[in-house]
Amino acid sequence: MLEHAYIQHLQQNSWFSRLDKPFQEFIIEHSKKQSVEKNTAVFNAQDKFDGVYGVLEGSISLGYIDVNGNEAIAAIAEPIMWFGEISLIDKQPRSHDAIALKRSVVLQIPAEPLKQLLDQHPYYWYYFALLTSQKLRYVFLEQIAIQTQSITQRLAQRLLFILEGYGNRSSIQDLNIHISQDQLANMLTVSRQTVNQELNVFEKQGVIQLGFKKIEVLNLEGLRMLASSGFFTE
Amino acid sequence: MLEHAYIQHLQQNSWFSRLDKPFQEFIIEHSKKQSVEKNTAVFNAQDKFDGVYGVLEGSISLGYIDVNGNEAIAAIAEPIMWFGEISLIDKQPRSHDAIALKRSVVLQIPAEPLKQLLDQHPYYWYYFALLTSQKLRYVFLEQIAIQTQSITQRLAQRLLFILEGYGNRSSIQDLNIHISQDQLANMLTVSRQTVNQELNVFEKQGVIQLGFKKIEVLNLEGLRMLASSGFFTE
DNA sequence: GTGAAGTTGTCATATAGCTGACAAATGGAT
DNA sequence: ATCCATTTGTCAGCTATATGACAACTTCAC
Repeated sequence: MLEHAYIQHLQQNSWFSRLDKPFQEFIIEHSKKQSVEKNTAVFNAQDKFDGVYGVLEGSISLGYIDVNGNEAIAAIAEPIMWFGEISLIDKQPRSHDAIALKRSVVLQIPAEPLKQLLDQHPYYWYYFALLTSQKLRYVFLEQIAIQTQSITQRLAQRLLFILEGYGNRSSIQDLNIHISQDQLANMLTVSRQTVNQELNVFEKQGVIQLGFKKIEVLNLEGLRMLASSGFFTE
Repeated sequence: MLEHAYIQHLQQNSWFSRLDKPFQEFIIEHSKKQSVEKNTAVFNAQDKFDGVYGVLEGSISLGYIDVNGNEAIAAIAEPIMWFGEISLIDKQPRSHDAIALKRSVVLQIPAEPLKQLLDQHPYYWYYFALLTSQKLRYVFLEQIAIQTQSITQRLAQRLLFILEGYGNRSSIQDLNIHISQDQLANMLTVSRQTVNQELNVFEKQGVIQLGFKKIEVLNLEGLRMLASSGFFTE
């Protein structure tokens, strides 16, 4: 059973809030809170399905570290985002690693009771279709952006995505992004140095304020301008 | 009502073949065959949902042409692949354009009867979750490949994906890929010239045979080697 | 059969972004 | 309070890839 503070937090999440009441109650009752230390895995690629996860605190990198130690980050999950549902749906092993970038708290909806629930309420599959389609939309946007947008635009767009929790938050609450420039570079498939250079331009334009593993957005409209046109003018 | 030849073809499709019999029959009975001329749209970004589509013949580009005329192709759908289900699920307008790259035949599962079917059989949402999760898996693979793989590897990998119909075909039937190098370049986010150069290396290695808007794979194992390691040795 | 449009092969040139390197700043651990 | 690991800022040099240009070839429409 989940603490009240977290339950309130969940209600803010656009996916959770849209669920049938009984499904919401199911999650609140059956899911297990789980602390994850920095750099430890919630699950690894090839693991078998053990549940769907939601991020309550911290951040979880969804990606893959290959044999050469190259790290590829497909996305970073932050409160409140859900991950790990693909293996529930297609019954295949995990497609990627989920590794905590810092001390985090995740919510596990365990596999067995969830499967039973879905047997009883087949309609609830709809919600998982919704979750995956939401992710697909973002991925499509990103694929298109890679092909047509400048790094400046993609960086600004990505900062906006992070603020919006990739469509998981009903609104932008916090203008601080806690992420290292290295992680950001990974997500955008560019080098850290390039990201650093771009971020410094943004800072000079007064759109953001850089800190240690932190980016504070000062001018949301300015950031939107950079994302859509690549230029900033007062 | 669909012709027998197409029905047989559909049975080969891994998604369709897994459907409940009644759902299969529903599709066979209610869906409309539709011819699409080259360069005309099945739907455009921002259109409202009018059905889920399957490709029977030809090829449909799923992508986006922005205001500057830059073309971004996220994927190319070929027989038998399904597309357009995202808007069914999240009830939002189309996220991208679907444009025929050549004269094509698509199957439309029209919006209204489909919605009714899903109301009657809510379990069928499972199948749409399956469809989107399958796509997400590929997209994850691709995102990771962009960050860690060389162009050689990504090109080889992409050719394999095309042969497999991105997981939509139960097996590889045809070793011919009908696509221009320009389209291929778009999908990989590299220039046409670069793709051309790489393809010519593949050809010299005897792995493929180049034709006009056509790539014939001569050595599937060789292609797999190139995809996994970037090198080819006898 | 001819012409036009599109595609491929191949240059030469430009450049965006990567790599490696290092000093300075930061924060966490002890 | 100090040390160490991590992160940031910045530079110089390199190289992979883009761009533009053009000739040769293929296909299709008329």
